[in-house]
Amino acid sequence: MERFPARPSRPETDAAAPQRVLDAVRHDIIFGVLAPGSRVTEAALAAAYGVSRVPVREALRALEAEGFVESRPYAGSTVAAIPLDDAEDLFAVRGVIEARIARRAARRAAAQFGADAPDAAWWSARRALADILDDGDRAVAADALAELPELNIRFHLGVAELSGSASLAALLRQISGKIEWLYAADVDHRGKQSWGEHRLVLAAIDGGSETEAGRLMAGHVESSQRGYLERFAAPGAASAGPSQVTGTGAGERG
Amino acid sequence: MERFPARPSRPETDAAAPQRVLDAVRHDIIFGVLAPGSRVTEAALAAAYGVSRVPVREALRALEAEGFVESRPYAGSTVAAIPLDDAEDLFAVRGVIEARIARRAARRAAAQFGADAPDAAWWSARRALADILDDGDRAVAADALAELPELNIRFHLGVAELSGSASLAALLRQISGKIEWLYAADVDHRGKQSWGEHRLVLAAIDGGSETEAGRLMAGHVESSQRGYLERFAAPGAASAGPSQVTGTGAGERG
DNA sequence: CGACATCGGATTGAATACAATCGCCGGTAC
DNA sequence: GTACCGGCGATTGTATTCAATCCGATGTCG
Repeated sequence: MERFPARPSRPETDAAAPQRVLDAVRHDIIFGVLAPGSRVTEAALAAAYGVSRVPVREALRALEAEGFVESRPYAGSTVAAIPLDDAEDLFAVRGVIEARIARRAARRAAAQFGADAPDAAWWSARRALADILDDGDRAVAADALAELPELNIRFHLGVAELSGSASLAALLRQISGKIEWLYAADVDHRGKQSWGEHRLVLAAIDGGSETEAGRLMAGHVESSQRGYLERFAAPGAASAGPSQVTGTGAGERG
Repeated sequence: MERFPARPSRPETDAAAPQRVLDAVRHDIIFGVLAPGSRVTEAALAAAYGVSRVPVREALRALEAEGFVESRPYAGSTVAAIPLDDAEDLFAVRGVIEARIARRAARRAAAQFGADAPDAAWWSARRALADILDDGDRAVAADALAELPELNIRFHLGVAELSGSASLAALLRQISGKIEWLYAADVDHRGKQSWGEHRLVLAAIDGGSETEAGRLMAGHVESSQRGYLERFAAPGAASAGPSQVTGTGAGERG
């Protein structure tokens, strides 16, 4: 029966190999399995994941673009330092991105609930968010806080998908890794409270109120930032006021 | 004299080949040599730049991460569409990044001018900025506006270097390509006026005033955005007020 | 005449092989 | 004892080769 050419759903040449290596190595960096400063050799990764050096190279290059490793020609790659000094900047930029995402998501939600023909992709993303919230609640109840960083990122990226803005989603994805890095370092301190705020944000989005969704999301990011700075006592910066997220409003000196 | 093994200053294995291909292809996309929707094959690029497909692959993957091409497994890469619909989001995020960069640059400038031991790297970057400004003025005087997009990006990345924040510089670099894409589409409309604002921003940075530098830079980005929206009549969004850059402040409805 | 299954060229993805470079260790001269 | 220099192992960077997949042309059947 050559009519059905036995197309295997899992091809032998795994086109997703670079992505798998990328995710795995990034995970190991975020959770401290690979300490900052560690040397990361292509051959070791290739052996560890059962692939050739070619996909490993692509993954390392992507990690370099994301700021997780630093590479020099012929000198190899090393794990970068945790961006503690840049935490304030990262939170500020993230605040703007996420607030805009929340506003757009609320707008699209209002359109969805009012429309006759439902958007299948939208509803799928919305349902995934509900599952993520439930998983996170279970993890909080079971004190399995180690699961929260990944769920946190998945929640925020899920909202970005809901917003329908590819550019905002891409921007968030580009800094989400570092956010997760910081989040993992603070999860035992503020993880539970922070997770509880997610449900409020999603409710506002479902309610279709752009302003409310944007404000709640901005507040969520701000409280994360505040808790983080409390914890790690950021050196240079004065304490950030409520509007400091923008970086343009409040002045420190003339 | 085998003591000196005839080390050629230009090694045969060019470690910078991927970067060169990346820059060249990105340039061609930004300036319309490669139209959106065009197919980009690895073999063609490899032949055009005299390298193998391996560095071309890495460059294409980087371009995909930057949002200039879209790739699907075994289906190749095509030039992405100009992100017109996302221009407002890009400008908003850029505004926050650049304002923070300007504030940090001003702080560091004040420290530099007051310090005894000058930082060679800082002064090198500062001198490069002066040259960029002069080149841009010459281009404006000669009506060679086609040179402005690249000079514009180099100016803003130069300020980022001056700021000393690697994270902010990386974030700006990640969206600078799309900014340049939009800039190139608008350069004949606002290029001259926009360029003139750069000198004011740099003067404020040299003056060491964080607030002033941040405000001027934010205004510079906002006027770019406003001019751009005037030109292309962005469809969905209401006109952005002065503080709309943040995305959190002004509300559209309750 | 139109629609569909099938086949072939073209292109991508990964593995392997080879050349070039860097860091380190030992030797040597001072 | 110390500083410098030459060689060697380890690692990166690229080219080449082969397998897997997708898109368009072609033939055939209804």
